[in-house]
Amino acid sequence: MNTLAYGLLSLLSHSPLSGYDLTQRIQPFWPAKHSQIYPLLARLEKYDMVSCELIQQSDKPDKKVYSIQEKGLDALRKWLALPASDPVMRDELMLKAFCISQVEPTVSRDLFAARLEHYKAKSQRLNDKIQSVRHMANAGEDGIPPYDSPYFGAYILLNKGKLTCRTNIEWCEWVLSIIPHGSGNTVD
Amino acid sequence: MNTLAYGLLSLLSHSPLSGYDLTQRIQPFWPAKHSQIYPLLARLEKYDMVSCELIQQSDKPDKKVYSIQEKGLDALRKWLALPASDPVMRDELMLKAFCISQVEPTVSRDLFAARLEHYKAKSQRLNDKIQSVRHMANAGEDGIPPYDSPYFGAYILLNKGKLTCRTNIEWCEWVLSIIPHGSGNTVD
DNA sequence: AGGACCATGTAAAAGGTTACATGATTTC
DNA sequence: GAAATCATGTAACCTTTTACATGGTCCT
Repeated sequence: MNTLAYGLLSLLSHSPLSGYDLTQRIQPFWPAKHSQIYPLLARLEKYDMVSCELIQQSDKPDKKVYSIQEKGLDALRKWLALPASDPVMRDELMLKAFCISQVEPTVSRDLFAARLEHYKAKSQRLNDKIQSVRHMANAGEDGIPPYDSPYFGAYILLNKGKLTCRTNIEWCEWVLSIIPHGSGNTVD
Repeated sequence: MNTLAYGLLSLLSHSPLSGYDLTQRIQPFWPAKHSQIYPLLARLEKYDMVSCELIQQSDKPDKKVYSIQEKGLDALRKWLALPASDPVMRDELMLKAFCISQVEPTVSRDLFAARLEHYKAKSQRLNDKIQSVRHMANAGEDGIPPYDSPYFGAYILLNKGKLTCRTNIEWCEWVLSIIPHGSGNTVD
């Protein structure tokens, strides 16, 4: 049982999902390809953590829908009580930023401009998602869903996403503002 | 040449370092163990990206100090001009947050309290580092080192760290403030 | 005496990505 | 007719972690 396995159980604790759906939905939290998900689901089924039902579809290909079982929920709750290991972030731009003085300002501007666009697009997608969650969750006046509703988790995660995006946008804009303009022949 | 290799070249573009030092310093940007670094350095040397000098020490074990070579600098500059791939973040707490309603508020409070402490400690370490960089860099009145100084990169990265820490601290405190208090028997 | 830090390496196992494989339906 | 989406799976490869291996110095 690795972290990805618990990640799948986490998603399945809200509702049954197919391997295809799980692959899409786990991306924001724990990126993984379908080639990793499908075999893992088979293993989770073997250990009775999840059950599997074949759903026949006429318009789309048939699919296997997985549901979490008692054993899976027990494992999930035990894992939840354990301290979360430190987050791991791997970002090429951090490495490039470190030796930014090796290249002309034009080159580094492109790097940060691209990243700024990346976060702006992400921010837009997040706002859309926040709107749709507000619809579904029976949130109070403060907009906060009750703790024991499955939307509480989604709500705090969406907020984290928003804060993180905003911080990164601010940082990129600040960096762009202090990179010197002009022809900028720093090398040679 | 993978990203870790370029990461090592990035660090070596500032100053020559031993494998041991490189292992320590790359952690904030691209976590890697020494078992990955040492063989990579040997490979970089084989391809003339870096050169290696054995430094004998009396108080401490002897060490190998690596310096970047022309070929390494060329490779580094070519890589810098390429767009940076998207950052990858893997955080167990995000997965746990998703199914937070599965456990009592006491359990989830511990999770977020621990993460809050993690970021507070990180914030403290960052402040110390920022102080020491300010000393070394011949920064202007605004505190910003010149673009072509090697401290420019360190400066913007330290600032990113500070912003990220602050955002995460705020988020953890906010989550703790909306997790209900009391005995909290949400699950029977 | 025990633990932390310095210092370098290899081997095995686990985790993750890319490529191979197939095939239907829908949208432009 | 081409591309995107839905849907599942395996194989090969690369990356990362954990464990094995060694040994000196410094501090308590």
